[in-house]
Amino acid sequence: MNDKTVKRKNLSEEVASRIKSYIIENSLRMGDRLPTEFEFAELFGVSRVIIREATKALGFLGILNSAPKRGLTVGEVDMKRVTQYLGFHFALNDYPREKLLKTRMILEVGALGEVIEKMARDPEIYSRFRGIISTLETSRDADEFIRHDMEFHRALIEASDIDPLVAFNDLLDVFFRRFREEILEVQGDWKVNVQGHRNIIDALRDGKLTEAQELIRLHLSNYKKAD
Amino acid sequence: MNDKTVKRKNLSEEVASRIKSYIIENSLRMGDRLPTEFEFAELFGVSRVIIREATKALGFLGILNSAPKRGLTVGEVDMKRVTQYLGFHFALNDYPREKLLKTRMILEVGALGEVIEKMARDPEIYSRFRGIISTLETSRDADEFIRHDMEFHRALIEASDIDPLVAFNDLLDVFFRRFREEILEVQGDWKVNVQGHRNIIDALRDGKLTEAQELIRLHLSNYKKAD
DNA sequence: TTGATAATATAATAATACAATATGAATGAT
DNA sequence: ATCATTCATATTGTATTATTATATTATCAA
Repeated sequence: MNDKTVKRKNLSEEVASRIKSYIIENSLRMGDRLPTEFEFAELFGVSRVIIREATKALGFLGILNSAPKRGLTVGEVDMKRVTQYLGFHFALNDYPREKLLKTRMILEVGALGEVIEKMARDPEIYSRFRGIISTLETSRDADEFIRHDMEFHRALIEASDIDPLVAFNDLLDVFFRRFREEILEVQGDWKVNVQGHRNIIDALRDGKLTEAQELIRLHLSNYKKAD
Repeated sequence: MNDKTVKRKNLSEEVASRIKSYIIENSLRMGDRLPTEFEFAELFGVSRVIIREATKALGFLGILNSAPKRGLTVGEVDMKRVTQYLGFHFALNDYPREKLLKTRMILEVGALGEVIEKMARDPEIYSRFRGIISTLETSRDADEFIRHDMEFHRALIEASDIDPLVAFNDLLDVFFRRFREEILEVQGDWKVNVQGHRNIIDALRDGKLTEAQELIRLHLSNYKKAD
């Protein structure tokens, strides 16, 4: 983390950074104990209030937990926490959807190259996709359909086995949930796109990379409509 | 945000929730002013410390900003925040270099499609790249070379004008700096690759997308060696 | 008008005190 | 000896108060 060089406004952010560094440098894992608030205060030479502000902020992100007597412990870093907040964020400001869409296309199109290899070696992957698609078909309402659609796209990235991509994709999904909802409001008939999903994975199964990539592009460009 | 029903451990989380609600209910937009810390303290009937912990945490997430005299204001979406968090995530779970490399390839290869369009419309971009490459050539030592190499790759992504990609790329750069240093230790002659850069941007200028993509793949796969 | 300067509002930090609570040890009952 | 209970203690949680830093606004002089 090259956070040190960057200008930092206030102490608590600085401290939060240092606490993160502390975790990394001591290679603490989830559940491990950190120094107490008081010890941190002494270690960094700041008041306990500042330590609290920092730990609170980190706590919000799930980076650490705190409890009386137990003290501070390293939390589980998961995307859900952050996406929850981002979701709020994005409710306030609308980020240019076109850029998000392009980002997503790049990720998915890029992932396909890996997915196609993995699928060739492991037929199980194909049937997993079939499973998800069948849940798409049997969805009772739009909300359920959206959930399964998101699941499908996540599975696609996951199948590439490149976890940084998965993490990034999870973040983007926050935006896309909104898009999906908007789209469905407009186009009413939400089941229309099931075949599109099937075409993609069939192309992958048959080793037709460029075709699959083209299909994904087409599929994703549906989100463009609601302008 | 249906946060109200959920069990909440401590006051500051509760307060943070209420502040979020406040923003929504008054439909505040980015840059709008919130009550002062003191007013919030009175409004919610808690101490100012609690308000601070909450606002700090929200500030940390970019949901609001604070400055003396100006007070609290609603923040704007900042991809940097997101990636900062992701960066921590990556640091904790040390992803194998191979996956990071693949991620990077996907980003850059994907970005090229946009870059090529932008370049066709704006010749200035090409000469900017030429400038960076010439600094590569005149680098005096390995460290300087690395800096300019990173600059080149960043400029490549930046030229796509897709900021989420840029943010994500910056994040990966932390790791790649390490890679680069390792590589250079091994291969000694660090100026060897300048022509590779030139080929890439020339291909882009000539509108040869697939060729440029192939060149990038080749270029990046240099990092694979130091296994 | 312009530029500097002072006043003021507000966040930033600190010190301190006490309350609440989970943990683990000590105690006691069976 | 084993299990449950109690209790002391460490640590976070909350509150109060004071001081400092800083950005905005108002004032005044050139």
